[in-house]
Amino acid sequence: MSDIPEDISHDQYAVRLKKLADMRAAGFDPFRASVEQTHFSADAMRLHVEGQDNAVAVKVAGRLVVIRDMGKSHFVKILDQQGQIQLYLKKDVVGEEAYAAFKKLDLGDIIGAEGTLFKTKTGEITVRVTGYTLVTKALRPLPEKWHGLSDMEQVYRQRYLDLIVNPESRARLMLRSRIVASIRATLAKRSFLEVETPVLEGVAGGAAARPFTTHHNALGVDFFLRIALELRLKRLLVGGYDRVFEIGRIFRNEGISRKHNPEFTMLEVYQAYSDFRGMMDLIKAIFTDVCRDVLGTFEIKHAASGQVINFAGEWREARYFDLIDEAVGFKLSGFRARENYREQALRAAVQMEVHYDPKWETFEIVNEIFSKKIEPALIQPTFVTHLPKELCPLAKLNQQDPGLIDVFELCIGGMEIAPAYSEQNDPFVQREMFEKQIGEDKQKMDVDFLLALEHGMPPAGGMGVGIDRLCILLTGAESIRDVILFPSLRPSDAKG
RNA sequence: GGGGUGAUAGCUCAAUGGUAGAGCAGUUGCCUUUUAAGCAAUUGGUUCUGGGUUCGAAUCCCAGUCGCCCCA
Repeated sequence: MSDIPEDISHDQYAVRLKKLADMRAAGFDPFRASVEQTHFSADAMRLHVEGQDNAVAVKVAGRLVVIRDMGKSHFVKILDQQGQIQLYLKKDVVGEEAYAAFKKLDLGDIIGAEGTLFKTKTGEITVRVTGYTLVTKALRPLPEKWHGLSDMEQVYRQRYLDLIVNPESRARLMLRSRIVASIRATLAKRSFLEVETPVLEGVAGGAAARPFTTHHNALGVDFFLRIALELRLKRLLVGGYDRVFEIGRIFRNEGISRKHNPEFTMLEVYQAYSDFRGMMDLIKAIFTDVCRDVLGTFEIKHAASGQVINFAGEWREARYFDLIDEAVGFKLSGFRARENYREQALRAAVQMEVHYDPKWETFEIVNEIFSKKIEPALIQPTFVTHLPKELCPLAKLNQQDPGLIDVFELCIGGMEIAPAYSEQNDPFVQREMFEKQIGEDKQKMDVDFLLALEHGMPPAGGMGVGIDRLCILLTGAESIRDVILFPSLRPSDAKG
């Protein structure tokens, strides 16, 4: 440590390195193997009995985030998984030597402390410390205590700092964990099996999206990262797993925006002998459980519209083309089977001021009207049903109108949250739909999936829930990056 | 991919083209129930990178890097 210059007071890193060196020279280990922790902060504070100070002893551990030096006593706060707890150190309680050593600690250091619970004059439950241990020395200073960390780039790249100093980030990302746990519990209650299927696939099917490509050296072949879970899970329906789900990462090689991350988490659920109506019950149950057990409320404030979204009560159900007709102001759906459908659809698009590419198919133009003008206005939970069959080649065709499919899109807060289908299980129709979708590119045909269907897949309801978007909705986040611990960023040189 | 916008001390932010500042953090001292604790003193700058204009650039221009927003 001889390379540290004499005047180091200006460099916080050097000051801490010096303290570290001094500690080691004195025989203290600044990176301990462990320390005893009997309680988390909030659990500990709950043990205090009003009027009975210093009756309960606890051992807590966490990172120093506040230090208030009062001369011969200190008030400090440590942060653990449950939050902060205040510690009070008195010179005449911990002893001269320990007190002097404590004065040398820095914000960010991790300590273990033991003592008894009491309530201060100002009413804060606090640990009166009888002994403490430095567990881990922090060599870098924490961001500012009041404003926290606001540089978005640093928030995402150094999420650990964001979690330490921005309580709302801590809370929001923890809420995500609890939401996912709640969903798992709801599905387990209903006898769904959780499974894991491959991320690396020879054919990336189940959705229309550009996949990432990677390479397997030993096999000497390229693989795709999956873009959906669907085709694997349906093979399990064939295999007799009647109720399965997977919560898994999928990858789409497309743009990055407030609503898109290249890798994101999808829940897909399949229930044999059910259909898309069964999935309505299931998604409502998922929301009901999350609202009751995690959020503690059935009402969520939707920031963008100012509306209060209500998850209790009946959820609206509306047919896709009814919404279209209503929005465009004439019966566009009446032209669906006619020669001049495209002409009328174009007229509607122009009238609605929806931009489209002339190369698009008619259903794409109509759907653009839906996603740009109708979906954003669907704030309260709405099941949009009876979509045109071209929008999803994996759904069962409607019996009355084979141009439509037995599906719903659940829209909430102007976002598409969960599509669900009565799943297509006719191998002939399925092959035909695949062929129409992929055109000439036979490579993209998952022939093994079609083989599985020929062995017989039970009728089933299936549903996909974008977990990230669900969390945006339920946590009131502004961006998908705020509900993903480490969102995708362009690589940059590591800082400092 | 196109347009807009930003990058200044560890962090949060100021700064008419003319000596780069504050708060927090740090350092030193005082204070044994504080609450963004307080008081006193004090350290700390490749103004994102590279060019250019200018007597003089954090500031104006060009290019690049990274972030954010909008659009495709």
